[in-house]
Amino acid sequence: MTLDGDRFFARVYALVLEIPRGRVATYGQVAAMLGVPRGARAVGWALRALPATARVPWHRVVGAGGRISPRRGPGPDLQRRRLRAEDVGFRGGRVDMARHGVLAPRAV
DNA sequence: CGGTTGACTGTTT
DNA sequence: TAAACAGCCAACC
Repeated sequence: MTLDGDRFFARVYALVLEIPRGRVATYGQVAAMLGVPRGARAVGWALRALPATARVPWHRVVGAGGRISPRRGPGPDLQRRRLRAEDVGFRGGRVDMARHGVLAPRAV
């Protein structure tokens, strides 16, 4: 990936890098914060293009309602593992957004 | 330039 | 409750 900070992908990575440990954001939230309210899908595309070597906490980005987006490979499983390692709670197979969402109050 | 693609999402069956 | 549909977006080819 280029280091061109103006590109959408780069902006996605920069923003994801700012998600605090133990918290998660949805694709839609990331897109909205970048000024593209309906660019959730594009965010997913950006994370997909992310090199395995990149130091971007992509696991902190989940689908609406705290769902782990299904895709081929160990991705989903790895994501759950990493989140779990950050004490992120799950409810009904989904991340407890009420407690770990980026916009959630620090209720813990 | 134009059709395709996919780690999305809300609505409708 | 689960599956299908239909818009949306940026990058790809």
